[in-house]
Amino acid sequence: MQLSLPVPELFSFAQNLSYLERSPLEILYTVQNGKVYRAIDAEGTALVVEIGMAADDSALLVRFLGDGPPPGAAVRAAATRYVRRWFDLDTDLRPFDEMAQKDTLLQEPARLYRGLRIAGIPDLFEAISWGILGQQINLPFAYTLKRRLIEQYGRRLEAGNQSYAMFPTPERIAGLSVEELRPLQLSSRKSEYLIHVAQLIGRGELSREGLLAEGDLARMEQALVRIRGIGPWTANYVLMRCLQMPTAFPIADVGLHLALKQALGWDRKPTIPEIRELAGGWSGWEAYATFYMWRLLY
DNA sequence: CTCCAGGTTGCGT
DNA sequence: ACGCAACATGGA
Repeated sequence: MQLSLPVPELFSFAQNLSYLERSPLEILYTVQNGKVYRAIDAEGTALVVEIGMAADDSALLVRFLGDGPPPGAAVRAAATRYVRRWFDLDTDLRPFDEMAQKDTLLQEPARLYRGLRIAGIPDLFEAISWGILGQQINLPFAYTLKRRLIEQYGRRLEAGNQSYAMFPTPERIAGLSVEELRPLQLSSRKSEYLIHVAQLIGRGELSREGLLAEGDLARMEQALVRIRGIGPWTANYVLMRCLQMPTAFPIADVGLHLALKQALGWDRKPTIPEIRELAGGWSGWEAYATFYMWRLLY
């Protein structure tokens, strides 16, 4: 069973693979021989997908691994949606490319990473959790926390002699107490945040669809920021990585500040007002601009 | 030892 | 509205 998903212009599978391979600490997917593997949840069915590139570079080829029966139409459709969001296949990047070539800060990364897509985190709970875990600590430690959370509370899926990790479901985390998460070395606060978000999602009070129904970015951000543990940074991070909002802009992000400092050759990080000024031309593409700037560092 | 990491909260002016 | 300590841990 193999699906073929045609890719848009300005899509580079090599660039996306290179991004996915950048951290050896990541355990939710693996890259081998030019293909990506991960377990996903498709309409309640867990399955492992293998994603590669067609020989003529025209389409992503998605295969379902495992010993079970071939997935039905609904599951295939859900898996397709997942892959489309993961690789952001539905964005026309040409306007960004045009803008970036004329932008002092972006022209270098736009050339280096041409065809790179914002790596989506299609699952809302995973996206918010990753945002919360990453708050205020260095990235390697954030990965350590994520790994512990996954090993302790996520399920594993076997396929083709391999074992694939899955991020814990909100239902699993919703029933935990702070005392159970603390030993993973999460702060009490972060433990509370995760459990609360898990409960909201588990009860259906928070969902990707519900957020999208808010209409515009400002309202989606408001809805997210009302949740304890989600501030402007996390809200915009989630809007960018999970909801594919091109104008999401985590402007207070330290990584962005460091990337700008480096690109500008300054001996200090730019201030927020300075960043607003520098990002004046990014209008409509703040998320992609941020992602490309990050790529300079990570 | 101090400062900073993909921040946010809650309390104090 | 704005400032600031606290939060947990690791690395420079």
